[in-house]
Amino acid sequence: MSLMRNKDGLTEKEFLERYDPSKFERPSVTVDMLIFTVLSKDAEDNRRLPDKDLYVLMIKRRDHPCIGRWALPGGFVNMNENLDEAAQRELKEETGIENLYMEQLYTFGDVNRDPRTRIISTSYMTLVDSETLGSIRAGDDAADVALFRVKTALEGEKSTLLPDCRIKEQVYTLILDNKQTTLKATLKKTITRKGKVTRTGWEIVENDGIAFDHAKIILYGLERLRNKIEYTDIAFNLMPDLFTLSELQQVYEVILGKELSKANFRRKISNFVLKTGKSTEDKAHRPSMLYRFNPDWTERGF
Amino acid sequence: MSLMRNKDGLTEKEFLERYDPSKFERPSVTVDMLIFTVLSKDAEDNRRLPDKDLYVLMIKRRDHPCIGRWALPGGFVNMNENLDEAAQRELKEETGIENLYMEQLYTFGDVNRDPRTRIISTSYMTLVDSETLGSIRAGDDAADVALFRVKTALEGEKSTLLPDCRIKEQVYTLILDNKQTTLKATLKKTITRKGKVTRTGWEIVENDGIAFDHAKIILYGLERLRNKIEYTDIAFNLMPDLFTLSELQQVYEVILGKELSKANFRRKISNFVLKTGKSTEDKAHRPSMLYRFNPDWTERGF
DNA sequence: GCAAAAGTGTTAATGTTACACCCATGC
DNA sequence: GCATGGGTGTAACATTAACACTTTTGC
Repeated sequence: MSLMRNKDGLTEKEFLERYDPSKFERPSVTVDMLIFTVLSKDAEDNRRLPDKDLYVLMIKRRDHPCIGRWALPGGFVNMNENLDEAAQRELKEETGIENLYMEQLYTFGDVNRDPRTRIISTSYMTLVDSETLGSIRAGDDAADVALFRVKTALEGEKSTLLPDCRIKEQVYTLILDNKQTTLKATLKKTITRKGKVTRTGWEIVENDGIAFDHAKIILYGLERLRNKIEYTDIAFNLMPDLFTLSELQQVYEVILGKELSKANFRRKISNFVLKTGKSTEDKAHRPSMLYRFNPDWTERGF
Repeated sequence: MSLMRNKDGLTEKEFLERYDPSKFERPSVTVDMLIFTVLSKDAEDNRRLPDKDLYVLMIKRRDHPCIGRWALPGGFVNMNENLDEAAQRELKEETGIENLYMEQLYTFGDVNRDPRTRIISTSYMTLVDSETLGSIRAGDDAADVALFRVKTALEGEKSTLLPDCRIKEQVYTLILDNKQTTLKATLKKTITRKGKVTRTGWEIVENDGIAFDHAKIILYGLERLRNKIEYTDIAFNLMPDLFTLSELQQVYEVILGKELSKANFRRKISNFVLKTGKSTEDKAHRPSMLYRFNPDWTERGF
């Protein structure tokens, strides 16, 4: 601790004794968790491979503000825990799961995000395989916690070319649904390039049932997920311990929103997986080999 | 505003009237700015191309805590401004510059980052060309604001293989220096892979003269810069309006810390630049064409 | 045999790397 | 003419994309 005296003649000890944080009116901080998983449609036709969809976990708010709307799980950061710990704690409190892939996404700090007071939210993204999540869902109060299927679409695009400035506006719809409920939002992404400087901003245009600015957080997380799946191994956090390469390909396709060619896909991910001796059985087609994640994959080849 | 009543029988209006944020003891939020630029050594030998180095802007603290040490510019977020605005305001207040490339980096939230109170800091990265920055530096109180040359080195690496867990530890040194001062820090990066889950953490091992955990922020920003320069156009924010391809290559080399082959580099960045009619003069070698950034570059080709 | 999916091989196009070469200037 | 950097072409290699083909199962 410094013994130097500042402009008021105080040492660091004296300075800290007089420091009163409650004198200042300052924003509060929350963490919000984006929990993604992939589920199969259980349409059990033994001939066809069931389709998969991406889901996000949400919680129905029982108190103001945004009472009755669906929000991402999250909560205030305590004084004695760091951000990652707060995220882990909230995740455990709300879903019971631990030791997951968890990544800090972005910190949202707009002024009117919450009517209570000024709230700054650091968002985290988590990917869970449906087996792990499935066992947890049952234990929770199902009325308030639900998985929603995630669908996004680019509705329209507009480019404006000014003499010194290029503007591209994209309108996206986000649809979250399950058997009971459908939530919907429309968002506008604006990319502005002025000289060398490019800026990107998101704005919620329409919102039906999603609390706060959480539609923005979901779209932001999806974008990150789509980027990272191309050059990292994060997709495996959505897989069970044993999986077939077709199931893995389905997960990639559902996230990227496009079909991939089988042979090329297998070459691309070959370094990420290890063959186990096992195969699937009882399907009305050739059995497929079961693979597992290769924790020793090397950078190259992807 | 919702007219639904919550568990206490309150409407949203009633709820908000009774909500008192000062009842809660909560972390405060600051923004910290990482301002990078590239400067040429002014060793004026008309035959040789001057070397370039990467610099970061820092401020000498005049008050507790960390009095006398060098810190990144930054400050508390006000209630009536969002995070990006706070970053822009701080940048303008401390250096006078506006409308720059600015990107949110990461939010640092460890418990003991600041002895005053619990402080969570959202860091922003900014890239400035030396012409723009140069004209500003002169206007400021030079005793307290300075650019430091940035050098990093990987000192050592250790891999541990446990039955269920792989740990890789890397020790980096960070040296910040200019004609007056040298600052130094040693940091350890720990990458842990347990099953499918990979975690990365930074820890400051030694620190000589850098305030708070700012050494960590600088290394984090550098890593991001090195990644993004490979697949985006951010490097051009470090360039003046007109530049030669060799100067551009020097900037890439200084950031990536390795030499690049001239012919291949030029092919790689060809979509990012436009030829102007102009060339350099008075050099003791063939004149070189001056280029400018191409704001209409298309994704492909990089 | 047929439908469905598993699994593999080949070729062309494309991108990357390494290297060699010539050009223009000041001194 | 020489040192220095500017500027370009090419061949070898690696990666990616498109497509065709064979195999194995349940019914």
